[in-house]
Amino acid sequence: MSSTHTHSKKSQSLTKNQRIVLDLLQNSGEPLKAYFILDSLKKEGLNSPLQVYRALDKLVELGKIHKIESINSFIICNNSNCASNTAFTICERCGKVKEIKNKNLTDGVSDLVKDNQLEITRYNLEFYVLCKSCKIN
Amino acid sequence: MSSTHTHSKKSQSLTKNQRIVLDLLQNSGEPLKAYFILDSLKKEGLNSPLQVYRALDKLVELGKIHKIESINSFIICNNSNCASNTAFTICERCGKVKEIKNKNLTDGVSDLVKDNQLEITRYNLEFYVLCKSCKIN
DNA sequence: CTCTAAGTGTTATATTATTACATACGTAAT
DNA sequence: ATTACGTATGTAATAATATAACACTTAGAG
Repeated sequence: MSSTHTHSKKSQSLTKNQRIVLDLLQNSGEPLKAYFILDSLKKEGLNSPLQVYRALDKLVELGKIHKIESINSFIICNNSNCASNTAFTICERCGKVKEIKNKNLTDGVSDLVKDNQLEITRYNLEFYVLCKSCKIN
Repeated sequence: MSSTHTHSKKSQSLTKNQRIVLDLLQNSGEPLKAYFILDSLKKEGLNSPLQVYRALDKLVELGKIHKIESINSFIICNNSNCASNTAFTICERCGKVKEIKNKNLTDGVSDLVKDNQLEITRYNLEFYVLCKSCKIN
């Protein structure tokens, strides 16, 4: 590798707190709450809510995770770092959350936004559903 | 007025607490926070958070108001009681919130939902924007 | 090396929301 | 009219979520 480019190294490397919070969310795959994260990472050295919230804020800013507002929870981004726009389904019965990757839907929303001349900087879409397993039972 | 129909009277009349909370939101037009509502209605006899939250819950259920999840606030519905589906713009700079009444947009979302076979019971769409006055300044 | 922006650790506190329990009210059936 | 039942009320306590303030440290650019 060339060593001539020194820029943007920082943007690639997370700090320790950011790393362990991200790893936890990655391994979980589910939405987690801040205080659950805190409890889970006590053994890794996290002691205060603020440490968690600071890491979460940064990760949201980087687009590596999303906040699901209606349940005060955070989930790993499975769309390769989409910082600005998010869309989820949330099961009304079991609470299970999925990030919507359906390109038709997100493209469609983008089109609608354009057509209606809404000057959107970002959006958060929360669709409440009855998930497959809950529908059966 | 005829007195022959006794049904569904209850569904039309709100209780006192529900009434005063709804009136406040109606007169304000802006999103208000639960504890602000509590403070504002102390003189009307509201003493505890629970009284406010119970009224708010009921009004949301009736579709008379909406909760804007990302700012923990409640706003009067200006779409004639749409209990299930909501769409807002939120200014990232000044925080101003508007309920989107644009029929094209909401119809479009409905179509997208159908096209993608998402079984949605309701949805909440929060679009972050830079509002006109903030864009100028 | 030094400066600076960003991150850390910690304590305290603010904000948002719910649990639990006893009481009252409204309406429909007896 | 009385009972029964679902809904609402009032109140105190507490849980859950999030931020402020401050002193200190670290990493990277110049």
